[in-house]
Amino acid sequence: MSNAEVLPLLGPAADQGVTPCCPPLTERPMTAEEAETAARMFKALGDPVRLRLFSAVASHEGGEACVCDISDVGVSQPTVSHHLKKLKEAGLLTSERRGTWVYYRVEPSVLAAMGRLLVPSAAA
Amino acid sequence: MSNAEVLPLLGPAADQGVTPCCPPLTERPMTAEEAETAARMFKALGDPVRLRLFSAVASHEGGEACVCDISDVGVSQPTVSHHLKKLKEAGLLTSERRGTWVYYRVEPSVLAAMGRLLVPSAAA
DNA sequence: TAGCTGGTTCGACATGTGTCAACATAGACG
DNA sequence: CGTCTATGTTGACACATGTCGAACCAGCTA
Repeated sequence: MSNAEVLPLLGPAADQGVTPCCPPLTERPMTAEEAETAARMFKALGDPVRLRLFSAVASHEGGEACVCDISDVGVSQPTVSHHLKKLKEAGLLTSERRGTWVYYRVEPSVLAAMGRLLVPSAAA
Repeated sequence: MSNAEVLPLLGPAADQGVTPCCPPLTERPMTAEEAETAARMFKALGDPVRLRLFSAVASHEGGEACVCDISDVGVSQPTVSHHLKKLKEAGLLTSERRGTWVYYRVEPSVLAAMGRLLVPSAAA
């Protein structure tokens, strides 16, 4: 799966990192479509193992980490791979193979978009 | 169920609304316990119906809303009640009966704690 | 070519989750 | 008291999800 196929949570101007998918939760009731889109992000982080994996990547130096650096979360290696794939499908991570190892990297604009959903004062 | 039974996502100083359950996701890898706690929040918002209900309450004037005001989300009434209970168990909402109607209210400090998880720059 | 290591995919299973119809409960109002 | 309306609870069901072992693929090294 290429990384370009999955980036569901940003608006058309996602490249500039300024257009969240939806207004803050407290601004107005979300539409069904907005909720569908945003729920996919929250769902991706709604598992303890995925949250640890994501945090491990996000806090790693350079914002990227090899699978081998973060796979010590108490589940089998196929399960780690499964969860990383889920995070990738949610648009939260991208992956790249460099030689023997595969590196995962956070998608900063998506993270910021999620933050804006929750913290109205952080909006422009 | 009383409201006091469920407030899983804030630290000991939750009353002051200043102690999130966990550091920002990008600061350091989360521990298993932190991830367990935080994942419960994200999971609660990881369903489109719950997200719409939560957004409806959060955006309602006064930060609270009667069930009758927000139950138009395309699912049956028992399902609405079920989802509101989930949001309550996650500590995101509290409820109070006033006469005939039941009012739900957002827990602002929990919302802010979630925001801090995602937006490191918003931390103190 | 063969073998080794890191990572993903497959197949199967148990558990969790969203949903509804039916029933139960809490107040209001007569 | 009885009845009506507004919510919550129960039970059942279909479906999604987390997990693992086994098999598979990609690149390195000999």
